[in-house]
Amino acid sequence: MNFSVAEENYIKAIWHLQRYNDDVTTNLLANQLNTRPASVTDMLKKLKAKKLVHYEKYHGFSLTSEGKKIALGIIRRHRLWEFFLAEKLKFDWDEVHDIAEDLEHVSSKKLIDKLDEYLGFPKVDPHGDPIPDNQGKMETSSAIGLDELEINKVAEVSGVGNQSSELLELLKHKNIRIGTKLEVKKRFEFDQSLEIKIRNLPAFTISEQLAKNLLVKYGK
Amino acid sequence: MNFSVAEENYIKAIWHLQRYNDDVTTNLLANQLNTRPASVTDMLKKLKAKKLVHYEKYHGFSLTSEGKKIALGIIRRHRLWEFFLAEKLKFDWDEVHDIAEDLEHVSSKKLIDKLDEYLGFPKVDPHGDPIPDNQGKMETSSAIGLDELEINKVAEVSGVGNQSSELLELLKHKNIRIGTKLEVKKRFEFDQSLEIKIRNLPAFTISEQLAKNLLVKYGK
DNA sequence: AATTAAATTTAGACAAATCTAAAAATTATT
DNA sequence: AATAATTTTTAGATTTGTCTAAATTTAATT
Repeated sequence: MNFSVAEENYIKAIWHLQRYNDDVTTNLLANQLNTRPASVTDMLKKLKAKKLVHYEKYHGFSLTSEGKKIALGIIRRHRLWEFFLAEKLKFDWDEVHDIAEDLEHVSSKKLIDKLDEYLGFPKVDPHGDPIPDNQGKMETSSAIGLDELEINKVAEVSGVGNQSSELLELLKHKNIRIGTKLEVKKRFEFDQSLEIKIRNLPAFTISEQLAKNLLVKYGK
Repeated sequence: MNFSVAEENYIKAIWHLQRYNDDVTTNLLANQLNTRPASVTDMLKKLKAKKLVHYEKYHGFSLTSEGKKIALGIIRRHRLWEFFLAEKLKFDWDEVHDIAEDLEHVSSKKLIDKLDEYLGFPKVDPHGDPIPDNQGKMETSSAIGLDELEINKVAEVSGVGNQSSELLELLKHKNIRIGTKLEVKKRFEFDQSLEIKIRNLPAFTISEQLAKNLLVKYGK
């Protein structure tokens, strides 16, 4: 089976929303895709007909296992291209997402498997998100939000909560990237802001919101 | 300005047809694109409105200079991706065309310029066709058809007349590729077939049709 | 030059993906 | 539980790109 760009964008968006929301709603999806709820309803009917989503009108929807498989294929293509763009073409990590958004819809399986091999079967993309292998399997991350990190324990940034240009711009400005080692020195109860320290640089403060969007792993 | 995949395919097809045909006709273009003449007429109106083609109904059409510029951008993307696929991902030269056909529609200029740089600013694609630079300029080939080559002069294969899988399959079978050095030993007047010789391999015969689709350059 | 043949264009329809506005169903609130 | 507010769906249009069948124009032939 082959899918249109529009269908793939819906499948991918549902997959992403399912990860952080108990139930994905029509409005939420419309908002995510910058479209209208009516358009979402229309597309849900098409995706249901193709057995990619479970859908009962007025009662929500979710990806079928087939839908998830398709989603993982799209995610795989997206993240491999992101890796390629950053690693080989030397794009900054805040530039790769938008371009990969287009490249991900080129769906030759042979192309993607050869690209994967060429890149050395990378496990994570430039934002620290895991890349599914050609069977659709991927590393389950042991990362936690920086807001949950214990005081004075060194951890390594392994991912970001989302790849909005706003977040990436902020991280670039603060010189934080994947692999950066840091520790939390103090938590301010007033606004849950954190004082953090990176190696021998002076300590500085980050907001609760930023902390929640920084994924870290202990030690190693 | 941004163009749809359909528009880009029309522009590219017109550009290609213009190279070998004095005037490109509606039927010819329809045939090339596997579509109906009526669809061609419809699209010509749109392309005219965007000033990409000169078009007067019933009196033919051709690309404007703006149209040619767009075409060269598409050709550039196509050929750079072909080079990437063959050189980096180790695709056979008869596999790269179809995949590049999809990749060429991803139109980030920065992506293409960085890809170009990464590849070392290649001058020709795996079929020997010249790659336009980021100004739209490209090598004009001094290649001639093998059917025009003098007897007993060594020449090097520099390109093919088209990239149909049929032609490429035949060349693969005969072990002829870009860079192959060969000479014509004899021309048979009966059917214009040629006896050719590649280095120390035994001589063999090729049809006139094949000879015309093999582009060669002298010596070097 | 008149007729026939071929090429091209128009008219009208269709599928995909979207939209707005209105209707229906669900959920929340008094 | 009835009403209000919110969410979701339907109905009907719109745009893009395509199609078939008929009409028109140009080119070829007698």
